Parts: sequence; structure tokens; C-alpha cells
Amino acid sequence: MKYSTRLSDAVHIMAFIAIHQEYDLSSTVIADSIQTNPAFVRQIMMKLKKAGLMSSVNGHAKPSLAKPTEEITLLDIYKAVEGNKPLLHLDTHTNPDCGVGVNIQLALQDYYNEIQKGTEKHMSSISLQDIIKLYYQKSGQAENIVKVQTN
Amino acid sequence: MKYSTRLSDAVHIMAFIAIHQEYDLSSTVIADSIQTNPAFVRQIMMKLKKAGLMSSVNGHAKPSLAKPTEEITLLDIYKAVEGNKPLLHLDTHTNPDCGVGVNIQLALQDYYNEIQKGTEKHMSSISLQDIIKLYYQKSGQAENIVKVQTN
DNA sequence: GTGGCTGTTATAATTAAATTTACAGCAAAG
DNA sequence: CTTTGCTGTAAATTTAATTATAACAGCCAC
Repeated sequence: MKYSTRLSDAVHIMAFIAIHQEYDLSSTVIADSIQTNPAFVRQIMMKLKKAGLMSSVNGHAKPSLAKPTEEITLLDIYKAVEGNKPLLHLDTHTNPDCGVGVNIQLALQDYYNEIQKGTEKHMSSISLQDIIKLYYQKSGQAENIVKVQTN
Repeated sequence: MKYSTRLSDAVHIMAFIAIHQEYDLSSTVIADSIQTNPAFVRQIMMKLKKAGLMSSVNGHAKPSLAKPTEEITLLDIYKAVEGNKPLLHLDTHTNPDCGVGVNIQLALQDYYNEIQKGTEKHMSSISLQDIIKLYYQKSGQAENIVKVQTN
């Protein structure tokens, strides 16, 4: 399949909203920045909304974050758009008549779960605010602009 | 796309070889355990071989591990079969005319790299021996059988 | 030499994802 | 109260990474 870029796109959307709170932000405007189409943006936005990370009103092009950027973590966004999809995937099609096949996968599962937990812990330590701060560093803008635009 | 199960299958193959060193292990026999086809098994085995994790002789159905199971890590196997494929994927199709789009993805990349490094460190701490040990626990067999079969 | 295997390539089928189209319903403007 | 543009949502299509399959040259042991 294609690689999923939902997490990246969702962060993009959230950051875009945080940075441009003063403008009208239709799904079309956001889609133009991601270079995708509005329906896809709306699909992701609905997942973020259902996860309690942003809010919006039907027919009204003014989405807003539901919490301060410091309180939204990368893990929150990951869970919102990817659900419980793990990073590593077992092969669940092994031969059930082969004890080795089944039990090796069961053993692997324990280690995959451990890895997943570690990664999620790491993701929960990164906030949207951290990402936006780094974004401003990357784009060479002054730090005080961050404060103006995210309040 | 489909989810990649190459890592799981590669571990399966390595463990299978470690556990059944006394038998002839044609790609067909191994494929039967994973319930896939021999050519796919051979493709993965070649990657493991090129990474220096196992050895085999053309025309001879007796593959063997190139190192003791304690010295082969999950990261070694991951790198062998997935190369530098990351776990999280940036959206590289954002609008280049939109500064936000580009710089948000650049900021994200730094955090993704950090996460990747953490995960790889974790994977490098898990050995094939660990997985095989847990496999024997899962299949309810005595620990001493492990020693007989992996020496 | 024969049979069975590995190593290798090329092609098809599968599957998860993104894209696109479509439309019902809401909100604000006139 | 009608128009316009938007959101929310579902369905159908296209794209892309993967697995599956087929084919065959070359090696090994008998």
C-alpha cells in the first residue's frame, strides 16, 4: 500500500490552525497548503474533532483547537488518526498446524507491544507547542511572533 | 498498501533455522510454516544473508545462522529486511509555495528522527535468543530443550 | 546425468491508503 | 427567506507498497 501520512497531515492541520487563528480557515485553504483535496482534510479534521482535539461548527469556516498547544501531544494526534494501528505488524497468516509458527509470532507480539509502549511514551512527551516552536526556528522567524500568534 | 510483515517473517525464518538446525531446511519447508511460498522465503533469506546474519550454499538445503542467537538483535533483522524505511512517514507532497507546509514537515522530521532512534535502540536490546527463549515459554516446553537445540 | 535445491528476475494479485465525486444540512449575508 | 459557501459524510476510484506466483539458470549430491 501507500505509506500512511495521516499523522503528518494531522499535525500539519493542527499547526496550521494554531498559527492562523485569525483567518478564515476553510478545508479548501488548508488542503491547498497540504496539496491534497478538501474532503480528505475534512475527514482528518473529523477524527481530530471526535478525539476532542479541535472543534468546528457545521457550515462555519472557523475551526479551532480544543486545548492549548502545550496540552496536545503527538500521541494524542496519532491515536486520533491512526487509532490502535501498531507500528510493527505481526504475520497473522502463519500455518496454524505449525507450533513454531504460531508461538514465534506470540513471542514476537510481546516484544512488539513493549516497543509500541516505548514509542507511545516518547510521542506523549512531544507537544504540538514543541513542534510549532521548532517550526518557527526552521522558518527563521522571531520567537515573540509565536507568542502573539498562538494566544 | 499492505502492511509489511517482512520483519516478523524474517524473525520467523531465523528462529526456525535456530530451532531446527538438525533437519534439512529447504525454502519449501520454511514457507510451509509461514504459510507463504518458497520464492518469498528465499527473497528474505537473501537479504538476511547479504546482511551477514545467515549463510547458505546454492543448491544445498542447509541454511545456518552466521552468529550465535545472542549476538543477533531485532534491529539487525529489521535493517536487513527493511533497510532505512522509517516507522513514521512525513508527507513530502505538501505545497512548496506554502512556507508553513514545508517547515512544519521539517520540524516534524526532527521529532520523527528522534523517535526512530529511540525505537531502534530498543530493538537493538532484544536478541533473537530472547525471542526464542520466550517462544519456548509460550509453547510450554522445558528450558533445557532450548539449550540442546540451539547449540 | 538426474532430481532437487538455491539464487534471481519479472509479473500479477492483493490490500491499505489517498483521491475524487457527490450531496444533505448548516450558517451568515444579502 | 433565498443564495452562497461551508461542513459533515459516504461511496467509488486511483495509487502505491507489499505479497504471491511463475519461470529459469546454475549448483550440489547422489
